[in-house]
Amino acid sequence: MLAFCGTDKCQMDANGRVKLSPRVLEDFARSGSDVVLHCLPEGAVAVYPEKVFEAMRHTESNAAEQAGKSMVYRREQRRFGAWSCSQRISAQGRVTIPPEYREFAGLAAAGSVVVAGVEIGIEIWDAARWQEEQRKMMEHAREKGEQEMNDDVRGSVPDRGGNQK
Amino acid sequence: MLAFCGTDKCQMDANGRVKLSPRVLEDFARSGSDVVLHCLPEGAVAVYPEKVFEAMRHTESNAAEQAGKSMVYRREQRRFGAWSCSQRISAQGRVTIPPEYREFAGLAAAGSVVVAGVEIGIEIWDAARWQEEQRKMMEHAREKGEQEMNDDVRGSVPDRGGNQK
DNA sequence: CTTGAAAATGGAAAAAAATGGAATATAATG
DNA sequence: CATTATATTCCATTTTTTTCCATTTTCAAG
Repeated sequence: MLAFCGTDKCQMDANGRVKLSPRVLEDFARSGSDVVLHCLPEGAVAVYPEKVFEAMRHTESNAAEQAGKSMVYRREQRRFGAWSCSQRISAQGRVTIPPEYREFAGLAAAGSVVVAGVEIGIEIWDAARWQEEQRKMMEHAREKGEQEMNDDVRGSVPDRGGNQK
Repeated sequence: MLAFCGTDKCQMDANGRVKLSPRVLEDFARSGSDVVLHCLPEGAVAVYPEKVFEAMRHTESNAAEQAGKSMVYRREQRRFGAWSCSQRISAQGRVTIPPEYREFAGLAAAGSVVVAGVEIGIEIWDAARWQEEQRKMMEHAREKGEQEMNDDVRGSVPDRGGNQK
């Protein structure tokens, strides 16, 4: 059975709580209901199982020393620190999006949101932004495909997987 | 559970006292409530557990010898020395920002401030400055992402993992 | 020294917000 | 059409935040 796939339209209540669909809840139940909310630069809120997030951001042991020396390093810590937080999925199957995160992702209070599965977790999108993102994704894939076709004609990419038999 | 993460909007009273959120207080309780306030070049006040600050500073054992030789080193010591001070979080969960630090960070007396988690501690920001910093961080991440997308279309990135940097 | 004023500190009460849970409505299924 | 499952709304409770006040400390002048 595929984990964290498909898209749902859910309602977010006035307090920023999103009730997740049973299918998603099942996936989270399998990986432990401790999750991490993280704001992506794309403008959406991702929800990952804690283990997944840890794997994503293996923090270094000498973090303090690095932070004392480097502004770039501090910015990285700041982006991940400020825009990530732990949470547990409630007994009612809800996650609460903090007000700052809601604003970041352009999620209107008490509105409809899109919950999209991303294989390792889910993402919560504003409907309009999701549509735009979808367009970008598909366009990118198409462009890449065109490029690949052209390369194939010219024979400049001998091993792209499955082009020759 | 992640330590020192998330962002809060807090109120600073007329005496420069900031009440920290329960989540942040819990993180500090875990690391001892002795903290160090430090003004960052970015224009904000950082609050680190004392141990973290020590790890940040006590990297060199021959500080005195270095100071005798290098002006750069002395300036570094001066910056950290003059703009760092110890404090203990009060029983009510408050930290008091000294007037000079407030001025440095552009924190208006009795105004709203942003408390941002940075993984190893927290930072206290003026709201406007925080917004600007946030814009910088996200803009940077987005630009990097765009570059990555373009490379991907051209097929110049055969390996998805760790190709950049 | 002693006294008074100003500021800093600690604490508590009131107000606001978040949380948990249940009841009701809606949709899907057989 | 009946039944089950899912989604939505609402309300009571708890938690958190804010505001205010009393006490202590500090500093300066008499």
